[in-house]
Formats: sequence, structure tokens, C-alpha cells
Amino acid sequence: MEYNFKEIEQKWRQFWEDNQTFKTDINHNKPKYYVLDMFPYPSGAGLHVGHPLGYIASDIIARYKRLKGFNVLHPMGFDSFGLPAEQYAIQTGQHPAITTEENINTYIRQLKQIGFSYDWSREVRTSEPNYYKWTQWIFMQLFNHYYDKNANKALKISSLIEFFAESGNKTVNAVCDEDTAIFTAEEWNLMGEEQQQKVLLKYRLTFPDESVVNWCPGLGTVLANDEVKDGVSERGGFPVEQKKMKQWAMRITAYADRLIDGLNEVDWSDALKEQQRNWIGRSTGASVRFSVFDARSSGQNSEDLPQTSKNEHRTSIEVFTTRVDTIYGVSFMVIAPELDSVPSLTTSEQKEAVDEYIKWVASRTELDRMSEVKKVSGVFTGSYVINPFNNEKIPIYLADYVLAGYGTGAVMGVPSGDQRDWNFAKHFNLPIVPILDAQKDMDEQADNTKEGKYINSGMINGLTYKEATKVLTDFLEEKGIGKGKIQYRLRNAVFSRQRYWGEPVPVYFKGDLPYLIEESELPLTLPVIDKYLPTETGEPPLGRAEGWKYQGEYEYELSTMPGWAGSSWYWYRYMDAHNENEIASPEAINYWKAVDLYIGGSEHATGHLLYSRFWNKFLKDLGLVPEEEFAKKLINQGMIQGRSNFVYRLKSSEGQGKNPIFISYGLKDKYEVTDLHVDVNIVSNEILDIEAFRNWQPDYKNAEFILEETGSNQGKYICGVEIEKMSKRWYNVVNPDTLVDKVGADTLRLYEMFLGPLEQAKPWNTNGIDGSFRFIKKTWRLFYDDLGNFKVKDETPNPAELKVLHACIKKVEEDLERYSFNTVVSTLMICVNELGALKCSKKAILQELVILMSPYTPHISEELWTLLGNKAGTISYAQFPKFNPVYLVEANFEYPISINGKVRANISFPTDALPSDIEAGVLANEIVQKWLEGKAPKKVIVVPKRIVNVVR
RNA sequence: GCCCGGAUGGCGGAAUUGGUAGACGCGCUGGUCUCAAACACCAGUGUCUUCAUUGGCAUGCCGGUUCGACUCCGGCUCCGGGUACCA
Repeated sequence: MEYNFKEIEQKWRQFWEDNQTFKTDINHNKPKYYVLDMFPYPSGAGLHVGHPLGYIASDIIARYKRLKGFNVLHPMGFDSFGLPAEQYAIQTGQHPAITTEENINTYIRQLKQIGFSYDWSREVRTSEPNYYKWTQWIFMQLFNHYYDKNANKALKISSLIEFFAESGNKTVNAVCDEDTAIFTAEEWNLMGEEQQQKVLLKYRLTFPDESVVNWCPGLGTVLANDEVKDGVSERGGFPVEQKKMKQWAMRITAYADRLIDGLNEVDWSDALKEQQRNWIGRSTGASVRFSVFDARSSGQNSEDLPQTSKNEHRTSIEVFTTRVDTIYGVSFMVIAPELDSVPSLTTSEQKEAVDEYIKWVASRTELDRMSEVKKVSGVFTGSYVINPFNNEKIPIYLADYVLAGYGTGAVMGVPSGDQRDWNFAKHFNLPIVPILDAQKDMDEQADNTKEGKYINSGMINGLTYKEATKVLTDFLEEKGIGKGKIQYRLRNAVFSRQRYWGEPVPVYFKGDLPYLIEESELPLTLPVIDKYLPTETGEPPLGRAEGWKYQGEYEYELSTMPGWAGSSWYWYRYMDAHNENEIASPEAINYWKAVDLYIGGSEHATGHLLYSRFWNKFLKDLGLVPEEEFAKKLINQGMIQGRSNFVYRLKSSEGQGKNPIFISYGLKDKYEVTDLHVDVNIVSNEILDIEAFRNWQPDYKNAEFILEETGSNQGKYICGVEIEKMSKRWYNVVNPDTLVDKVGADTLRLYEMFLGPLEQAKPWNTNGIDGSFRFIKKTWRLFYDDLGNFKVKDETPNPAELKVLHACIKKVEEDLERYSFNTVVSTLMICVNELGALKCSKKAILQELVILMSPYTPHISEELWTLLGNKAGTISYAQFPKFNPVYLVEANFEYPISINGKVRANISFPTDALPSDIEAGVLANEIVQKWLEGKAPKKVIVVPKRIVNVVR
């Protein structure tokens, strides 16, 4: 009987389906374990061979943990809102829901084929109203909460309202907009409803915010920072520009400290944690307020005054600096051209130049700006500020190297201590004042070191960096013109997208003010629209929905939520996927708690993984979830890159009607050739299947080939290789369906794990898959002889066989516990090879081998399990074999050798060479004496028997 | 520029705590089976030297610590990822 994977895999897929084998329920008698994959966006291309890599690993852990007696939650779902389905809708008019549904069906079929042990009854789809109802509900909670710094958590906005009514906001220590004014209880109570609501928006954790955002005209929507790569949109690669717009924002900055601190308690890779820390970018420094030089009071010509300054000119500019110690070196101030205060700081003489500069800055895209980083540009505003430490008059410039979005959008320029400031000063001929005695060559470049004593620095002359910083900060605080401050790079997250295919925001507007719809009216479902494009007046697509008004009267919010909304809490929905009254029942949440193992790509480091941590912390503040961090352990599987093959067409054979001639790789340099991609599926070990190639494309039907002339590949056509992204147009996409059809799902699973360490990025290469297939066939032969007779006997195993088995058990268990998936495959292969060599077909051995293999090769393992007479479909519950060390007799005993009281060496002997410890000690001594001859040690002591080093 | 990884045979990779470097697989070579091929099986396979034994050299480069270094330390080179006028 042949190993017939098609039949076997089909049979067990059906069995699992019929018996709902992987359905999981709460079970308080078992420890729980939650293994989660990052759910995919169901794209139209279906799964390629890279997708399942992480899923296979997580499935192995899920199956392993079940074998160890855990109650395992292992779900799968779909992040089904997103741009591609909507882009497709724009082109074809097909509703994105239909496209999405079709794609999901393909995904499910492919996933089931590979034999994942998901509990499909818990599947979630973020684009289903019964799911996004709860995404909207969480949004409403964010709107209804503010962040209290004293309690260090989110609290109800209603309690803030009560507090305002009683004591105003002066003593409130909460995260709010920088420009929030102080008011008393009396003033609060005198405010109208509208005024009060406006104030509250400054505190709410989600709020409409007028800010500089990444606007992508190509996609017609704003994007978050993590959705922009190198100045273009991550999806589609369209240019992105900076634009000031009113958008929903999430006050993620309120959680900045907790997001940094929480990283210490999770088992994630250092690289990823570091990436998040950098993204949050906590920097310690000080804020300093510079008062604007008032020309009137100093008796200057009033024509010089800023034009709009009559009533509302700014009296001071605040900057943030990490180097307050350099304050005496300030020779100019730079502010971002986008700031509101620019006009009020511009004098009439400079107005023309300033306007021109602002226009120029606005005309540049992110990409332009980034590529011209080195170029100095800027313009003088005509105004000055006063350095509070030495009362010097300092000119204010505009320059686009200062970002409106970071700090206050204003920077003090210290050319001696900062290279960019130095460049700027050189360009505009501003003074460069050395402030440390160690600074000499100010003509060449800035010196940002903190070594030496201060000079030219008033009150800090002669002090060191540490002393100076303290003196200055104290002075600032005493005078009330500044203070020590912690600044974050992290911005509040933009939460609107001007697109159709996303969660509607459950908000309507009365005039300018947003109000939440009633909770009982959730979900607010997507309305039907005629076209998936912005309206003629430039409103988002939802503006097309006819009669879509709250209570028939008020405008709904027309933008939708961003892609990360639905994915920021989905792991809770799996716990209780069909709950209609809550995100999930408290019972379920308190049982499953948090994700024990999360597997997915590192590309989500500063997006999904950060937002999810943020929402999780918020949900914890609400008392809805028990854990501060949602994923205890995270593994980033490496990306699978494409591996393209090339053929080389002779240039003279190109053109209409000519017979194409192809030159083999080894000879191509002798001819003029064109490199052409060839379908990797008709190339094996770089050898082209010529027949298949001729049939591949009609043009090649009569192709001729110049083959290798020498070496082991003589007479073959060899293709070239390059590593590229997996993409249809390079013909390098390897589809799991094809492989499952050729060698079966078990082989595919085994092979993907065998490729190398999970975390490592690697090109896909089907070359070695035969080895995995062979391993499975060898396993099969332990059960059947050449004639197809079942040969397993119920006999007592001998020590040699037990030794092979137990060595395998030990290694498999150790490696799985440290997530070393590839070495497990090697171990299993060794075990099968050795059992084959021993001609071992004993039931006691084989049934344990089958269990060891089952996480990797579920289908054939289930089949063999039944063949061994065990009940069908039951390799599940606490059956992982026990490691029995008795049979690991062949060990090395190690002898540490001391010379002059210090352990200098270890010598080890296999036990079978050692009749006794004493003899071993003597032997070791003799060897050491010989070995050390000439080195003349005073005394050599051998301490017998220490450690047992297990060898196979 | 800054931060984080990595570099081991022809190839993918192993070596878990400083202790036999190259497990396992691919490929290749030879053999068995076959009329022949494919499949399968068996053996060999870092490199130099040698008929062979043996021996020398080998984990990107230079140096250090150690009885002993792929592993630890210092200094480079190259590759990959992240991030960027972040004040």
C-alpha cells in the first residue's frame, strides 16, 4: 500500500470538519493557552507560500500545547476592511463587501487545505456589522473618557464635568490640548452648552483635531505616519503631502509613558521593542519661553511692527530643547513655516519674502523635502526674541528644517552645538559663539559633545554639563519662563479616512459640534452609495449616501475609521465571537485573559502592535480586560521573499515571426542576450523543464535552446536566479495549492518549517522539498513493507529502540519550548532514519513517534494513529510522550582539571570507556600530564565526575 | 547620520550555558536495482597534503581574554531591517 496523501488528507480534513475537532470551550479544569496569528487582509491574489509560514508555526504550538494538556484557543479571522477592495470597487462598481466575501472564501479554502487546527466557529470579520458594532462602541468609550494623570488612567468624562462645575479646571491634572485655557467653576457654569462641549473636546481621548496631516491625493485620504514610507503611501506608492486638516484624532500620547514602560514586561524581540521605543521617542529636556522683542517699548520705528500685532501679537515663543545648557550660544530662533503665529511675527518689510518662502515650502512634497535635506533654506521674519538669560536680541527665522508637528514647532538655534544650526548660521552669516572650553574649530563644524567647562555663558561659566543643566532648569522654573519637560515624538493618531470601505464613525454634528449617536442605535451600518468616489464638492464617498442623516436631521460624520481600528481589539472578540451584548463576556475574557503567543510580521511594529497596546490599556482602564499588555510573547516571522528564475534570449532571435533561441546560464556571457523572467514552477534546481517551457507561452512553442556543454549540467538548460519580491509579474509566485497538490499539505508544513529559523527573512526555494516528502514516505515504510503489508508488531521494544525514541522526545520538547521549529524537523528525520536502520516496527515506539510528529504532519499522523489501533482523531489530549532519561545511557562524563587551584580544563570520556570513576580520574591525570609536558605546572588535580553531557 | 540584526561548505542551515565546528536537508559523486531511465536504497562529500594513514588550515577581517572562542571583549568590512532635519 502506497502512501496516498491526497486520500489521507482529504479524509482527515473531512473528519475534523464533521466532528468539529478543534472547537474550543471554556474549561476550568485545564490551564488555558491562547495562540494567535495576525489575521490577514483577504487580498484578491489568495495565499502565496509566504503567508502560511507563521500560521504553520502557531498551529504547531497549538497542537503541541493540546498534547501537553492545555485548553488551547487558536482562532482565525479576517481584517476585511481595506483599500484594495475599495479600489476595485471604484474600477468595477462591484460592492467591496462582495469582493471581500469572495476573497475570504478563497482564503478559508486554502487555510483548511493546509490543515490548520483553527476553531472556525469563532471566526471574525472586521467588516461585518456585528463586529464593527463593537469597534464603534469602543470609539464611543474613547469619546466619553479623558486621561487623568493623577489616577494615571482613563476616567469618565462625566466625572470631569462634575469637577469643572465645582472647581473649574485649574487643579485638574489631565492630558489635554496645549492651548486649553484655565477657567473657574463659575466661568464653566456660565458657559453655554456649545462652549462647554468645545472645552470638553480638548480632553476627550478621541476628538476632531485641526492639525498637519499626511494627505495623499492619489488615494484621496489622509494617512497615519506609519502608513507613509519614504514620502509615499505604503499602499499604492502615491506621493504624500503635508496639509492642515480637521480630522478625528486619538490621544495615544496620553499613554506614551505606559506604552514605553509596558515593553519591559513583554517577551518580544529587542529589535521590535526598540523600534517602538524610538517611535514613541521620549526625550528629556526643558521648555524655555522667549519673549518677543517689543519694538514699541524700545522706542523703535513703529512701522517695523508686525502688522497684525495691534491686538493679538504673540508675546512669547516657547521652544523645547534637550540641551538647555547651550542657551548662551543661541544666536537665532527658527520656527516652522506652517505655524499660525507666522503672520503676526512678520514685519511689513519682510512680508513679501516670507510669503514667497511659505509658498515655496507648501509647493514641495514630502519626497522633495526629504531628498534635499542637506540644502539650507529659510527666511528672516523681521522680528526678534529676547534671550531671558543674557537679554540679547535674537532674530526669528522661518525654515522648513523645523517641523510644525514636533514640540512647539520652534527651535532655538545654537550653531556651536548643533550641526543643522551651524549650517544655518553659516548660510545666513549669523554669529557662532563657542560655549565650552573644549570647542575650538567652530569654522569647520559644530561640536555636540558635552565635555569641558562653559565659557561665554553668564551664570554657568566654569560649570560642567550636569551642574549647568540643573542651575539653568532651576532658574527657568523660579522665573516661571520654563521648566524641565519630557517631549515625545509620538503624535496623536489620525483616526479619519476619507474612504468608503471602513467603519462609519458613530457621530453626528449639531453645527460644528460632534455628538455620539445613542448606544442602542449601534451598529451604524455603511449606507449604500452609487459610486465609490468623493462627491463633486470634495466630500468623502459617504457624502453620496442619500438621506443618510441622524434622526433625519443631523449630518453624520462622513469619513470612516482607519484600517487599524478593527484590528486593535480583535483578539477579545475571538473569546466570545457571537456575543450581541458585549465585546465579549467577562467570563470569557477573564478565562482567556491575554494572548500567550502572538505570531506575525514585524512590519506591524509601529502600527497595529502599537495601536493595539494603546486600546488594550484603555480597555483595561475601563475595567473590561484584566491585562495591561495583550500579547505576552510575540514572534515575528521573517518575510518570504520571491526567488525569480531567468532565461536568456538571444537578441538576434527577437522580433516577430522569428524562432526564439535561448542560451543556458553558463554560456550567456558569450552572446548578446535579453534577461527574461520565467515561471519558477517549471524550473527545478535551476534546470528548465524545456517541454513545459514550450507550452508555457505560445510564442515559445518552437523555441530552441543552447544547452550547457560541460560539467554536471551538460545537456541541460540552466536558469539564472535573483531574489525579488514575490509578485505575479515576475512569475515567481509559488502557490501553496500547487504544492499541496504535488506533495501534500504535511510535506509543505514540514518543509516551510525546515527552511530555517522562523524569524529570519529568506527567499522561497522549492528545491529541497523532496527531502521532506521523502521523510514522510520513510515514515510510512515503518508501517508497511515493500509488498504493502502492515508490519507493525506489538512487541516489547529493546533498549536501542527506546534510546532512539527518548533522545527524540527530549530534543523535540526542548526545541518546541524555545520555538526552534526547524531543528525539530531534523530531529524527527534522524529518529525515523534510525528506527528504519534498526528495522523497528514496534507499536510502543511508533505510536509515540506519531504523536511527536503530529504537530507538524497532522494528516498522516492521524492516519497512522488509527492504523496503530488507537481511536480515530484523538491525538489530542495530554498524550505528548514522556521523556524517560533511563535510556540515555551513552553519556560523556566530564572531568574538570584544576591547575594550581583553578579549574583549567575539562576532559570528557564516553561512559563505555570508563570502568570506574577512580580509573577515569587516573587516566585523565595521565593524559593531562602528557598534554602539559614542557609547561611545567606545579600541581595538577583531576576532580572526577561532574556533568553528564548527553550525546546521541 | 542614528538604532537594531546578521556574516559558518556548492546551497538552506545546526552547534541550547565558552567545550568533538559543519547536525539535518538539498545538490553533487560512486554503487545497488533496471534493457535503460525515473523512483527507491546504500556509501562518500569543508579545504589543502597523501595511494592511504596521518597531518596542516578552516565559522567576514584585525587584535585581545581563556587550557579551550562560531560563541565573550575591542577595532574594522560588508549585507539586511527600522528611522530620520525630532531640536
